[in-house]
Amino acid sequence: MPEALSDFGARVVAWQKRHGRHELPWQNTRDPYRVWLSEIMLQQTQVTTVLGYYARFLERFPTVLELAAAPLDEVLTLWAGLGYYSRARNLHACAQAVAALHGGAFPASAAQLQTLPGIGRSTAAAIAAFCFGERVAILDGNVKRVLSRVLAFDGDLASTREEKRLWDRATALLPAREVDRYTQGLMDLGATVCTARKPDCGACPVNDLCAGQHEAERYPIKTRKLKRSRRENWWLWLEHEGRVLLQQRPAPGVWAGLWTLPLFDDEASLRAAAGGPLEPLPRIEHALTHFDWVLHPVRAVLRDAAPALPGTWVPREELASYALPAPLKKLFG
DNA sequence: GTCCGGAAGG
DNA sequence: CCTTCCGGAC
Repeated sequence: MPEALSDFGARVVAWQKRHGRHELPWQNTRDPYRVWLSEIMLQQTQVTTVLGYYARFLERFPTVLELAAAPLDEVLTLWAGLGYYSRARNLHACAQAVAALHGGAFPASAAQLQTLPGIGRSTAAAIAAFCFGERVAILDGNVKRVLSRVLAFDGDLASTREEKRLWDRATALLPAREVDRYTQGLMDLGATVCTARKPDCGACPVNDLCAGQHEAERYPIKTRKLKRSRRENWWLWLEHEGRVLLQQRPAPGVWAGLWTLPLFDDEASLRAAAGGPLEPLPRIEHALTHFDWVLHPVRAVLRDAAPALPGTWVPREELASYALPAPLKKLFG
């Protein structure tokens, strides 16, 4: 590595000891179950959001064997509101794989961990470094940002080839020892100092050897911009004798496995299915990765017989035990 | 409104 | 190589 960077790992390690985070609930343990659970939750989700979910998961599923034995539906209920529900499906599948293949013990190398559902290269490396001290690099969003700035890495990370090059640089930067603390230090730097906007370069332990510090916000370079579309649907909120009609969403697709109101393409087909006096509710705007979803909830409290629609009539007081997507949780208040 | 973030499947 | 998956912070 370049002479200027020979000190990089030691600096990050020293900084982590004094200024890093040490009291997060998934730290101070080498239990792969706890580390794995936190890493999956922290994919695409911020620490403050994860804290409550993490505590509830551990309380309900203290071990991977208990998670493996639970029905998927219950896992989804506990996950509801976190988003990216394939993570929950993979979490459950991974727990069952660990229970079946390894007797409830996680495999102890990044290469083996990466074969499990929902565990990619970076997550495998994080678990292996934290739990087994393996000398292997992670490259999550925070670390991509830190390293691309330190290196002034000009490759476009939208390209597989350039991303591979950054992986190689990340591996070359690994210190000889204390890779667990180094890994935590990179994560902490990205979360608290080398932030996406307005990085605090003055507080950075490696600012003097950072090639990108004077144009930090130029990095990481990623050209691919997603094109967003717009969808519009009508949501039928039917109540009958204190029960609400819910339907389970098919997999794959948006909100796979979660429970929602019957969905219609237009108001006319909703009216045809409902058959009764309808109360239109304020529209809900929900942003997903690749489209903006406009939902029109329409409510009907039925006095006579309920229409024959597919789904499950759920007593209002039991709604909390169903896996509901965030906007529906909000709608039911 | 705009931005952010890993893995799987095609 | 591309697309698919959410919700919250700012």
